[in-house]
Formats: sequence, C-alpha cells, structure tokens
Amino acid sequence: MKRHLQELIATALNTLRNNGALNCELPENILIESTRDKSHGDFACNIALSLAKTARCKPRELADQLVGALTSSPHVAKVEIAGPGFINFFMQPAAFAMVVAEVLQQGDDFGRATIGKGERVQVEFVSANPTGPLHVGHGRGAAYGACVANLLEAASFAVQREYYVNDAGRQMDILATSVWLRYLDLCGEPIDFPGNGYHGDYVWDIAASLHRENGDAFRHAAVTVLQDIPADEPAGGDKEEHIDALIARAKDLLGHAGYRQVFDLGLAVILADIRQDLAEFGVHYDSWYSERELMDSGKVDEAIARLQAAGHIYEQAGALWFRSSSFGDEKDRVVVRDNGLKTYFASDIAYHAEKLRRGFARAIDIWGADHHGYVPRVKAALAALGEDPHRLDVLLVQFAILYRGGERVQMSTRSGSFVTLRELRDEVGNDAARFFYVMRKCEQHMDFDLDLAKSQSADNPVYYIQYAHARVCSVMRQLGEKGMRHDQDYGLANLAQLQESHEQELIQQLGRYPEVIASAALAHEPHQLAHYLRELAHGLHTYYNAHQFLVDDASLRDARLVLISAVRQVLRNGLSLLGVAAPESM
RNA sequence: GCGCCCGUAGCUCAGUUGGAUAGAGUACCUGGCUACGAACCAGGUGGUCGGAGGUUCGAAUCCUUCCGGGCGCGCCA
Repeated sequence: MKRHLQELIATALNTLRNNGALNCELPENILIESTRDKSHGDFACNIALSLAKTARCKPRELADQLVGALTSSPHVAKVEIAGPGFINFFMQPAAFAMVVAEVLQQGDDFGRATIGKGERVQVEFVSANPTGPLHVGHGRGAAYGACVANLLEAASFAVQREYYVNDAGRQMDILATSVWLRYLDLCGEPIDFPGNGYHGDYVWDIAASLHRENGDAFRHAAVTVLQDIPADEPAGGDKEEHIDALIARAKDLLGHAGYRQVFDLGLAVILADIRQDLAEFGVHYDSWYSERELMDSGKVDEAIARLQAAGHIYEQAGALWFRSSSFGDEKDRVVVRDNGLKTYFASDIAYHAEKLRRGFARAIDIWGADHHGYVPRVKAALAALGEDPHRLDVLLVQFAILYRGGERVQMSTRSGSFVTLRELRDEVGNDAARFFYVMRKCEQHMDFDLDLAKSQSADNPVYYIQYAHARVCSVMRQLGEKGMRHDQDYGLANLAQLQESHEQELIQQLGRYPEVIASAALAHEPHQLAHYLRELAHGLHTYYNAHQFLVDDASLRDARLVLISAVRQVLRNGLSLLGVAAPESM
C-alpha cells in the first residue's frame, strides 16, 4: 500500500520536473507514514515539506502542484493538503480488505519478509560461563537473543544460533577446585571454604555425585591440602593468592587425569543444566562452540601469530601486548601473560576471527552491558587481522535490576545469592517471563519487581494478548454449538460488509504486521512486535465488546468470522516469534 | 577523572532516518455481564518530555553545556 503511494508521488514529481515546474534533485526515499489521527487520512506524505527548501518554494504551493499532478488510483478515495503542507491520502476501504485474504492464504507464513535475502547471520547469545545455573540476568539475554534470531529468520536471513561455551580458563578452575573441596568435606576432611569459591548448593550436589561414583579416590588429608597455602582474606591474606594456590594444589595432588575428571564432571553437570533450562524456556541453539576445543585446535596461537606477523604485537614486562590503541581502543591489551597463560581476550580474538571465517556475512553478539568496554578491543583485533569490524554487531543488554519487598536484590554467582532463571520460570511461567523480558528496548534498564511478577502475574500484558487469541477460538467453538456453519470463501466475498470503524481499524492493523516484522528485525527490537501485538489484541477486544459476531445474517457473519480468524492468525504468528504460546483456551 | 547507556504522567514504559493536539499499561474515579469468555470494554483525572542555550518552517528526537542515576575502566573471566 505504501509502495503504491510512493510510486504515485514519484510519478507526479517526474511530471512536475518534466514540466519545468520543479528544478531540483529528486529525493531517493519518499516517506509515507501511517497517520496517528484518522482525520488526517490513512497515510501522510511530508515530501512537500522536506523538498521545499531545495526547490525554493513554499511547502503548501509545492503540495498543491504535486496533488494536481497525481494520477488517479483505484485505491485512493481522496487526497487532501493539510497543515504546513502534508499530503494526506484517504484510501478506499476495499484496498485494505485485500489483506484479510492474504493472511488466511499465507497462514503461518504471513508477515515473512524477503529483505534478508538468505544472507547468513550468526546470533550468539547468553554464553554464560558454565560455573553455575543461569540467573535472571541471563534470562533477559536468552529471551532477547532468541527473539532477535526469530525475527531475522522471519525476515529471510539464514540464522545460526550459537552458545559460546567458556569451558577453559580460571573461573572453571575455581569451580573444579570448589567441587573438590566440598568433596573432601564429604569424605570427612573439612576445609574452610574459600571466600571467592563457588558457594552454591549445586556445588555440594556435584561433589556428592563425585563421591558416590568414585568413593575416596580423590581424597587427600586436609593438612596435606592446606600445607603452605596462603591465608584467605578474612585472616589478612590475599583472596586471589589463596584460591590460586588451592587450584595449583588440586592439580598437583590429583594429577592431570584426576583433576580433569573432577573438572569435567562439574562442567558436564552444569552445562547439561543450562541446556535443559534454556530448552524448557523455549530457547534453542544450532551450535555450542567450545573455547577449550578452540584452544586445543591451535586457532588461538594461530591468531596471535597472525597479529605478530602483521606487527601488532610487542613484548613488555614479560607479557605480549596487542597494540589495540592503533585501532581505536583506548589502550593496548595483554594477550599472553608473563606466566605464559593466554588471556580470555586472546581466545576471544581467535573466536571472533573464526566466526567471520565460518562464512557469516554478519555476526551479532548479545552481551551484558557490563561488558561494553570490551567492544572496542574485539573490533580492533578484527581490524588488525584484516577483517571488516562492521560485520560484527554487538548488542548490549542492560541488566535486570531485581527488587524484592522494595529492596534491591544483590546478586553474585560466587556467593550463590542469586535468583535463578528456573526459579523465575516456576514462579511466573515461561510465557510471562519471555514476554516481560522483551517488552522494552534492550538498552533500557529494567526494574524487575519479583513480588509484582510473582503475586500479580495476571497483570502481565501477555495474558491480554493470549486472551484475545483464546477468545477467537472460543467464538469458533460457539459457532458449532449454535448449529451455525462458517464458509470462509463466502466471508471473503463479503468483506465489503465490514463498514464499522472497529472493523476498518482492525483490517488496517493487520496490514501493518509485515512492516512491523521487517522493522523489528532490522532494528533488532522485539519490543516493537510486543507493542504491536498488544495493540492488535486491544483492537480485537474492543471489536468483541462492540459487535456480535455470530449474527443471523450469514454474509455478515462469515465476513466477521473471516476477519477475526485473520486476527487470530496474526496473533499466533507474532506470539510464536516472541516464544510465547497462543492458547486456544485459558 | 575518562568512556558507554539512561532521564517522558504517581509507578513501569512507547514515541516510526526531526512532523500535525506527546501516547499506552498500571494506579485512582465513574459506568457496562440474562451477550460469542468481565483475564474484557467505554469514559475521566494525571505532563515545565531532567535544567538551560543553540540549529529550522517545525525538536521528546540533532548539537553544546550543566544536573541526576546505572555500568565499565586488571598481566580477572
């Protein structure tokens, strides 16, 4: 519809220019907007305003000439000039009604856009360290990332959903050591637990499982374990030194194979838990990419070597530094520490370089906003490796700030004092959680009032939308109970009967859906879809209260049923992209 | 101190490459079930768009500068 109007305007502009009435460059884009106020017609065009300056004439006069040059269209009922020079289009009702048939014919495919053209895109999201269960902060990234991926897919991008598993590095060593210490406790070798070890109950569970399957195979006397270990912080020692010494002791006493067994058990249990949690949340992945495998494959060393060969690496104080400040970062970064260990950043350079090499035209990373300072250095590394850093798009998701009883909830993975995603799902349900998470822009801070979410979940807008869907289903059930029949083709043939303002409004809302999908996909903004669905549900509820659908007049009845069937289809399509169920009754 | 994000109704938030009288939900007030589901609808109260300048036909939107809040600035991950 908008494209049709754009063509009309473009033709008129050409006519004016050929007449000599207009001598300036023609704009590339002609903006046609849906109006907010129906007294301004159905669509408005501001071309006369934006062109007035370069054409050196008054906006209203230009609009006058334009309207005079417009060719007539069977879809346009009336054209008016209003305000400072807006051109307002009033459409023929029949022009909108076509969309109803399209919705029913295309079904689940209605709204799909072709703008992606099959381009390969990777969306990487959540990627939380497998050192504990997912918490509500990860939940937002999960819901948001899944919706962005769904939207891109609906816009005809070839999407791969990936979870980058950080199964190497110091945090995992701390987890393995935490498990071992709890295991020793279960063996009867109680040891003061380090302040910055992982305190969660799940560590006890893994330790118990280790003990059950292996007996005392990994047992060592507490005195042996603690010999010459620097004190933990409460005793005046250094926290990091203490835990690092314990990790070294664990590796030493257990040997490579033994340590690996403890390590892998912890990793396997937690990763399995994360996968199950996400699956239950309706979040599915195509790929789980292991950091450890990346390192073992030599790709990290290779990436460092490539940077070195290109002259972007230098040595200072025994460490290897990447000259990221030459590529827009605020300072240089260490890739290999003086103790020979590669930093997390080093493997991330290799990981991202590898991503682009894997054939994705674009890579989208979804990170917590606390990692925003990390973006310039990763892009710098890509640039230094000769890749185009613009192919990487990092979307930052602000953390959800939890409130309970009016107090802010402090969260820390290590102390174990966090609300898990699973707890949230159990309390408010998957549908409410998924919808709540994507209701607002990702860069918007989110106040998550747990008490409100838990005690008054019926206030969540998701039920409003689901209710609209269930209501249409209910009407269809009532149809049979009343001994009536519905003829879809007859309804489509009688759409002209739908003259009520509620009906015209609904039909126009249906027509907007494909635009909403395309816009939300390109902007990576699922909240656009969430808001649209709420408006569509409101249109349905309003219509429902104002008019009876199951009337005696078969032509009117079939027309109305065709309309609400189309609304149901669009609600279902939209909810599906958000990962929310469309129940037939509730 | 430097960098990024944010500031819109009492609260939670929208606001379409700058557009017409700034909108929803919630809360509060009023009204609507003998109806195809009241988890709904209709109406009302509620605003110096954080403050001040600037850019122009036009600014919540763009620029500058203050104020306020969040986050990040490690040879941690």
